Amino acid sequence: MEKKRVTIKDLAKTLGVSHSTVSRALSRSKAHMVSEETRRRVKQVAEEFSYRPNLLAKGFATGRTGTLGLLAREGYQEQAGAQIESFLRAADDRNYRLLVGMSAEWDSPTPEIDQATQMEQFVSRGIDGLLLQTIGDEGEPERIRGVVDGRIPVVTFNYPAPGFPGVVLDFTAGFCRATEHLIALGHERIGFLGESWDGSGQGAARGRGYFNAMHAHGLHPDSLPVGRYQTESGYRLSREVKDRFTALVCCSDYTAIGVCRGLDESGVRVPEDVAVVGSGDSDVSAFVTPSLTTQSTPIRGIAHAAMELMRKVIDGREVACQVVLSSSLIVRESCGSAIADRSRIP
Amino acid sequence: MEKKRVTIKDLAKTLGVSHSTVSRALSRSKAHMVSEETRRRVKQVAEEFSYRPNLLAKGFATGRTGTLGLLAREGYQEQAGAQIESFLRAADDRNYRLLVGMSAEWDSPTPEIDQATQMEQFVSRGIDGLLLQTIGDEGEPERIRGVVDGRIPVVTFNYPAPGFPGVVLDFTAGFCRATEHLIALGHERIGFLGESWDGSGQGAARGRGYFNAMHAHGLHPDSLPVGRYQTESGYRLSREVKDRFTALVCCSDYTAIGVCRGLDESGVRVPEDVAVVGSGDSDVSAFVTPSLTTQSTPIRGIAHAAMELMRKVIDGREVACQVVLSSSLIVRESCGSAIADRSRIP
DNA sequence: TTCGGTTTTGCAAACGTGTGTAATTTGGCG
DNA sequence: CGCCAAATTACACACGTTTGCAAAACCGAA
Repeated sequence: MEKKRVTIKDLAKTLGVSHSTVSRALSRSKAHMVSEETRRRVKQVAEEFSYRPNLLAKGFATGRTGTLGLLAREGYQEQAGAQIESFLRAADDRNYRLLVGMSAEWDSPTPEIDQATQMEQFVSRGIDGLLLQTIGDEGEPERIRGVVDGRIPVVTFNYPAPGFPGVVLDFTAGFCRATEHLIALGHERIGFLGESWDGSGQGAARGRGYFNAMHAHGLHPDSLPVGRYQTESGYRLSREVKDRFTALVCCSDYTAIGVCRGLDESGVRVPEDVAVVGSGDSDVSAFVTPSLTTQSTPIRGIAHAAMELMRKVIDGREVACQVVLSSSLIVRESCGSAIADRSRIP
Repeated sequence: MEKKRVTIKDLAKTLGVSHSTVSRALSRSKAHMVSEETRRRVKQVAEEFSYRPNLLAKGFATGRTGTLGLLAREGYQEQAGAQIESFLRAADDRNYRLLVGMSAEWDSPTPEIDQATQMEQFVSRGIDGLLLQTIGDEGEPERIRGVVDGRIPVVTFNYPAPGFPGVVLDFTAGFCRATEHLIALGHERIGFLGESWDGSGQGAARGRGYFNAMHAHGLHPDSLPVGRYQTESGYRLSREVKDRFTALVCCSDYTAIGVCRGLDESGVRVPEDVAVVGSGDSDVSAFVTPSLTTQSTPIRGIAHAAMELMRKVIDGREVACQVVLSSSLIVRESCGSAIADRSRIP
């Protein structure tokens, strides 16, 4: 049953030429030309036999596979899926295939080990480059170096990894701006729903933005810890908000939506009693009631920039630079600002 | 710079044995044993040199790569990302890596061609099996057969493809139940927001469920066409709903959320003036106001079932069966039922 | 015709691993 | 010690493609 696939040798046999000629005819190699005449014949027969090259063998022979590895982290943002989607499109534009993996985070006590394992898998499978959503821990750069060892280009995103080119979103600035927006509206008891800002390493960039803004205005920072960035966690935390805060900065839109719902059920009005800002500019954020003030996180922009970087690195035109993307604040109803933008995203 | 990776030949040389012995020592092949003693020595040296097998070469030699192809469709449901995520986890559990592709839909006039191209890419790259989100058009089974040609196992999901094992969600039954729920509540002018139900082939299964229910109760079916299943499309359509319907069946939660928002802005109350049901049980559906009556679509269940099927097919224990998963109706506030469930998903 | 140069083609090795077959070692027993 | 079977190992080829090098074919000019 298992019919064998057609190989260049099969073509060569029916054409009465050597398989290397066929190979050269199909891949326009500069070094040794092939006459236009034979190229035509080869192509015709290849078409006839509906020949498909064995890319596995090709990759094995040349050392390049046309495949990139994308190693994303799970559960960090609920948009993990959307992010993968963006990368798929960006890679496809450059005619790359994507080998995708997700390193477990929340159900693994040791995300670093998981990350290292997956990276080795990828490298063994012969990827041409690695798109890595970084964890941001202390030993990460060294860990990457250990696995990759300068053999394949790496482009990071999420957190910068010193020594590697990467794309980062300036969450600190974004959350600082969001917090200052609330301060400008007269709020003083502003709470943060997210990771603690005093985490070691690069973690908790969001929190630091909040903290910096509060600190700069002489206000007391206070936070409630969120687990996964999901709707339910925000809902659960809403009962602790009531008399403690007049405004909330949430680590994600979904957390914000959960909080709003919880507050609504407790008879607390948003934005009249408590103002809320989210983050992520998710698809629904403009359409919930109240519509969410939020920061745009240009997921597609990240993917695009990362692929652009990858291309440069592969071409050897770049070594280790950080592309910093910034988010913009989208003011809607949930923070009660007079300048709320009621227009929809096109 | 480009240091060469350690190969079994390197190990063989330092051990003073042949590379085939090393190969057998590392992969416990049944046929020719290797003495416990040498196996120990080989493993130790391999560890010392931190040897990593070249999986590309391995796959090339054995014909099996430990990689599955996942070909998803873009934009069909906004949950495409979440679906990919589910498949990644399911595959990881079975120790498979995933080569992921997305066949363009909404910006390509010919999704079939795109699908075929991507499938060929995957097959050429030596995947062990293909997880295919089907389009559901007439020629699809033949097209799949043409590319795959019985060489690798295929498991479909989304729409059944005759001749191939697959997982389908019984949307027709689900939407029928949802519609009947509204009918039971006394509604008669019930509209459908989604694809037309009289599409050829397997398309528009959702619509057919709606249509069947209406038809069975002697009511007149009427629909508004939705493009991508996104929030904005629902919002846009809301202005056409006002005096036309007292209840709406929406093809997705996001469409429903958009509609609700649009109606709210027009002063139409949900559920008092218009009842709305969504589909998908998305993360936010329980937390928007009003919370959405919706149908669960077990994305993780689909991924799990598909991987389970794939395993069976690879083992040769299954040929062409359809696993039908059904959705359940989750009644919340947006349809105004008395039995609305206000409890949250754990 | 012969020569030199250019274009085109064939040969063979290489990539890293698996595996069938033959060769070697081992071990037990007469 | 010698012999046979079993256990272990080595040799060599296969997988499909690319690619350096050498051989062949071609072409124009002397």
